[in-house]
Amino acid sequence: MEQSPPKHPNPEQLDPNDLLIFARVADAGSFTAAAEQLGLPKSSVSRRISLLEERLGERLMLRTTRRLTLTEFGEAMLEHGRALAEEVELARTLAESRRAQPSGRLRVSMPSDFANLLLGDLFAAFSALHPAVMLEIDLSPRRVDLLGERVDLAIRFGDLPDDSLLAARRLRRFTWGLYAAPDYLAEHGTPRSPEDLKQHRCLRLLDEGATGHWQLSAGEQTHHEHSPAPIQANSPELLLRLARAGAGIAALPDQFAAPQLTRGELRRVLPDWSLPAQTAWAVFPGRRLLPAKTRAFLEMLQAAL
Amino acid sequence: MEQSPPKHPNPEQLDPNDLLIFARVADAGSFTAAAEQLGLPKSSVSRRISLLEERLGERLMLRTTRRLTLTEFGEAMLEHGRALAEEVELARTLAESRRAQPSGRLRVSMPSDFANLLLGDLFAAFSALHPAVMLEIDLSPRRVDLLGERVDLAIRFGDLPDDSLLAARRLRRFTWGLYAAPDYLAEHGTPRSPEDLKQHRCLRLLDEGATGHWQLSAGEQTHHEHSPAPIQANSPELLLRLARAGAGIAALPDQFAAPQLTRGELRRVLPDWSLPAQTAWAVFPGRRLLPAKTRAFLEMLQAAL
DNA sequence: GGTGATTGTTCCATTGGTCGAACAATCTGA
DNA sequence: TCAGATTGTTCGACCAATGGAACAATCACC
Repeated sequence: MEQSPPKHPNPEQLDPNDLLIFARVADAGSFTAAAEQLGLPKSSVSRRISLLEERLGERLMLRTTRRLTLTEFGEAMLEHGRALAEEVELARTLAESRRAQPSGRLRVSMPSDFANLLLGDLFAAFSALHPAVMLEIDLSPRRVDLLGERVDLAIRFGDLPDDSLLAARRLRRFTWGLYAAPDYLAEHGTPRSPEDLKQHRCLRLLDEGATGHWQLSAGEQTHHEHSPAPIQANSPELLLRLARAGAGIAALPDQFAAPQLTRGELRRVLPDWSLPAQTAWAVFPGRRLLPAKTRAFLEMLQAAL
Repeated sequence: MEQSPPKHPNPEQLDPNDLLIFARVADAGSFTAAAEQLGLPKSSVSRRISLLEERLGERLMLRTTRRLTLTEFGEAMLEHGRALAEEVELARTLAESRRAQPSGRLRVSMPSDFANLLLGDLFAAFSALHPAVMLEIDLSPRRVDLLGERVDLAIRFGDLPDDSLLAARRLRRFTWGLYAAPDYLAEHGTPRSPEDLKQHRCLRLLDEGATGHWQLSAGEQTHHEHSPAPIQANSPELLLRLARAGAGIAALPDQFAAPQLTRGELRRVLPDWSLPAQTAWAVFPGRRLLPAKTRAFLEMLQAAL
């Protein structure tokens, strides 16, 4: 396609940097002054301008050692140089303001139980602290595609498919215990050992990786409770409500049940026994250079848990 | 003043080139495609983008090996990148159009006689050929300061003060002869030798470097004619008119008198004798990278003489 | 499900641009 | 008129940015 090299020196590709340097020289009125402002040796400035003129094919300024006079061409080019400098400055400002104060849209995704039971106030607090951030909360239970749906941060439990493109930070470890309402226990009796659970109505979590049974452990001892459950649901929150209503014994994260425990609406059953702990992770795309908004939210999240 | 190095990586100075590369990548939707369009190895593109993100302090795009997704920040920055690319393109176009077709303001300075007697049509022809050029003609007799007054081209005679900032090109050699009207010669007689000039009315040029006499030469012979002149003027054109009106014998450039010679309004006096030839120079600021407009005018000038 | 093609990233030898000093030209002040 | 100060340019040693190949990861197609 390119059968002949250009006859004249070269239109080539002109370096926007050179235009910026030229604008600085023209505005400063001197190579030396411009070099100081730019933090460059004057030799570089001189070479750059000469090269730029070569590229453009016409002189930009006539230089005596004492005075600079812009060519008519130089005047026209100066306008572009200045516009360019302004545009770069705008970009720089954008980056800086972002770094200083979180801003933009922040999409977070997490299980609805998690949000409802633990982060009630956090969203409001975050929004008040960072008014420039538009907060979008997605409580859909499915594991959203972080990259595809532009989600900035998601909270996930248990196993992490170690995606090389995702980074994760551990939020906290959730311990699980068995809970029931005092009325239920008064009616059906309080279990003394795991074997007693067979006599009870078990409310079981229906989850993706659900094993279909309870794996209880106390110290070295382990017990697998396989008795069929009359009610199964995929929402810890619903199980919590059912247990509180006296529907049976539910396995719940201790943190979820804490308020009801305090108010006496629930009691810990078989307090020496617990289910395998799960770790809650904050997952976000990109290992480094996290946006300020994400960083801020993450910090608040860790402080809250 | 700068007591502490910036805590975060570095706002430093961001390279506009990187923004251009980023815009190209974002628009192309792939590093490889962008690299091809830019004529760069993809490794450079990758490194450049990474560095830019480092500088900006936030990621611009999330890259799986198969798909690129712009960050919200990236979207915002892309606008600036595009604006920048457009501005650079504008500058490039300006330079190219200038190189292709002369344009802008062209100031030329020359003696009025020269313009009136020799370049009558040239100005009109040039203007017609290059409509984008605004022609400014300065006929002031003084030697204008080319750089100070933004004059693109001047025509000067004889000695050139070799200014290192000015370049000159020889236009043509002007030979001088003595001329008088037939009527005058009929009345006062035709000189046969230089000595006869003493009996005649000599019309002498009043110039800066004027010697106050005529230095005539024919082959090896030389004659200095010091006889006082009844009329002196600093305009060859006026001397020409005076000679034509029968006021006396004038020394004129042969080229100036050619039309009147043809029409029989003037006759060459002492045709074997002539005055020292002068060279006409075109002088212009800047040795290299002449504007296209100047180059075009210069070529037309040389063709006309 | 496996294999080949294609993506973006990393590595390191090489080169092109940079830095600082010396230089020539010019203006300023005594 | 002359010397000192300041301008932009030139020159050479050096360093950093570049370019090509190898790499790991992913998708598409059979």
